[in-house]
Amino acid sequence: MICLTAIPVAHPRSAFHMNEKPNLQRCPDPQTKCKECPIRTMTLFRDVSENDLVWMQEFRDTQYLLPDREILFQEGETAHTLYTLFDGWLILFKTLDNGKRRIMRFLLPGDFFGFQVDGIGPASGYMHSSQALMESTLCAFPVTRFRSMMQKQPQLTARLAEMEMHDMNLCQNHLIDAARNSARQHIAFLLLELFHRVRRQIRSGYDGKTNSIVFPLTREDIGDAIGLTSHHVNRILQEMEREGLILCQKKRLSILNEKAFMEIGQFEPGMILPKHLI
Amino acid sequence: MICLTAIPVAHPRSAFHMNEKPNLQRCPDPQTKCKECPIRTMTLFRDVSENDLVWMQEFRDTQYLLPDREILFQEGETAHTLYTLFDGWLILFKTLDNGKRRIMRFLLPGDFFGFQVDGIGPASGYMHSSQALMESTLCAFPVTRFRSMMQKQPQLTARLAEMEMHDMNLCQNHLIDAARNSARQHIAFLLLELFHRVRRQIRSGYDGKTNSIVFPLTREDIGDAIGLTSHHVNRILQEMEREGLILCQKKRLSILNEKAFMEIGQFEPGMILPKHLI
DNA sequence: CGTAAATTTGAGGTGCATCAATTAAAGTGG
DNA sequence: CCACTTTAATTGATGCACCTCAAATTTACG
Repeated sequence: MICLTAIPVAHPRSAFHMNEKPNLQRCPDPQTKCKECPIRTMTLFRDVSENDLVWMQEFRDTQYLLPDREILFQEGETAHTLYTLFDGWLILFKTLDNGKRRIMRFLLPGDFFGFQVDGIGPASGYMHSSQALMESTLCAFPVTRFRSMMQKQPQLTARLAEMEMHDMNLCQNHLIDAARNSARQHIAFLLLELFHRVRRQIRSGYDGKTNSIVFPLTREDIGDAIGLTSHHVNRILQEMEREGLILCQKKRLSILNEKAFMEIGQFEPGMILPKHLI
Repeated sequence: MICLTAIPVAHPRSAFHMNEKPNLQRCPDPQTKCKECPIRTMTLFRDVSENDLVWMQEFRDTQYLLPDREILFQEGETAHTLYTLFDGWLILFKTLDNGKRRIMRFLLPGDFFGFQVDGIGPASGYMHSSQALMESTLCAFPVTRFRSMMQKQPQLTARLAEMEMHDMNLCQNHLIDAARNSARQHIAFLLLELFHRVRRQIRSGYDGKTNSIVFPLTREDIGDAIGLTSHHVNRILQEMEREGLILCQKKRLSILNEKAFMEIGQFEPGMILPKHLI
C-alpha cells in the first residue's frame, strides 16, 4: 500500500506548458514520425490513411521521456494533454480516502489515455493519477487540438469507442475476478492478463525460451491492483514458486506451468482479445 | 448466490426471430414513437434531430414487454438484437465457473445494451446474461440494421463512446469500492449509487416525502453485485436499519440519514454523473 | 559503501464464508 | 379466501483466509 500525502498544487492554467513538468523531457531528435510508427496498428490512429498521417502528425505535440517510477499527472489536475504510450509501462491509479492506492489500469505501448476526465470544458481534470513502472516514451496531444482532429477524422471516434470497449472489457474482467475469493486466483489472474497482453505486443518484452516477460511490478503494485497487502501477495508468490508454477523475480515473470496456472486463475486468452463494435 | 445449471440450447441462427423468445411479448399498439419518446434525452438517440427521428424509427424493431425475473438473453447466445431499456429495471450478469453469479451492470431506463459482444461478425455472442428485476419495456434494434444506422448518423458513434465512458466510470467505481474492505462500505456504496441513479431518472420511482425509491433487489442480488453472501448482506442491512440509516424492505429503499450513509459508503454524487469526451 | 526501498518472516486477531435450520413472505390453484 | 408451495429473509455456530502490527533481511542504487 502506498500513501501519497503530498498532493502537488495544480499548475495555474494559463502558465502551464509541457516543459513545466519537471520530470518530463523532450525526446532528442529525430523523433518518430507517425507514418513510420512501428506500433501504429495498435493505437487510436490505426485506421488513419497514409495520406492523412502527414497532417495528423501536426496534431501531435512531441515525444517525451518519463523516467522510471516518475509521476506523469495527478488525479484532478487540469487535463491539458492526452497521451499515447509509445514505449514502456505505466499505471493509472486512484488514491482512496483511507490512503490506500488502487491501480485501475496497466498501460502498455499503443494505449491511449488521459481523455477520461471529470467535468466539462477546458477546466476538466484527469480521472486518475499516472506513474511510470519503467522509463517510458509518450506521444503527447494537446487537448485543444483533439476535438478538431476527431471532427476531421470521424473514424477516430469509432476507433475510440472500440478501444474504450476493450478497456471496459478488461475492467469488467477485474470485477469478475474480484468476485472470486482466493488470493491465489486474484494473483494468477492478474499475472496471466499482463503476461498475455505483453506477449501480444509488437515489440514485446517476451522471451519464448523461458516463457517470460519483462515485469516491473513490485509486490505492492500487485497488491494495490487486486486489493491485497504486499505481505500476503509475497506469501502466495512464494507458494506458487515453490509449486513450480511461476518465477517472479528481478523484474521478470516466467510462467513455468501455463496450463495449471491458467486453471488457477480461471483465465482464458480470449478474455483480453480486442472487442469490436457489432 | 444463484446457480444457473440449465443453460438453454442456442437457437439455430437462421430460424431465430424475436417472437421465439417465449417470455417476450410485443407491446400492444399504439407503441411509443421515437419522436414522442419521453426519455429520449437519456438514450443513445439524444442528439438525433427531429427530422431524422422519423426514418430512425424504421430501424427500431418493436417495443417488447419482459415479465418480472424473466431472462432476456443468455451469455454467449448469438446477438441478433440490441436494446434500449424504455421502462423497468434489468441486470447484466455473468455466471462464473464456480457457479456463482456476478452482477456486472444495473440497467435503468435510457440505458443501451447488448452491443458488447464476443467475437466478430454475425455469429458474435452476448457478453452477459440479462434478467428483469421487474416487468420491463424494451426497444429492440436488429443488429443487421445497426451498422448502417451508425453510418448514416455519425454523431451516434460519439454518443455511444460517451455512454460507454459513463458505463466505464461506473465499472471503475465498483472496482474502487472492491478495494475497500468492509461489507458496510460495499453495501452503502451500491445502495447510494442506485439511489442516485434512480433519482436522476426523468420518470423515476423516487418519492421525496420518504426519500425512497422503488428497489427490487433481493439480498441475494445485492450480494452477487458486490461479492458477499446474502446472509451477510442481510446482517449488515439489519444493522444499518437498527442504526436508523436506511430502510430496505418490500422492494423499497429509504435513505433516512443520507449524510452519514454517504460518509460510510465514501460516495459522492459526482461519481456517477455523465462523463464527456474532452 | 551507505542509505533507502523492497522483500521476507512471524504472531495474533477478525470479518466474512460456510453449513445448517427456522421463519416469514409471496404466489398459486382450488 | 384459505391450504399449499415456493422463494426470500432470518438466525446461529464454527472455521479460515487475509489483515495488522512488528521486525529482520535482502536488494537496489547513488
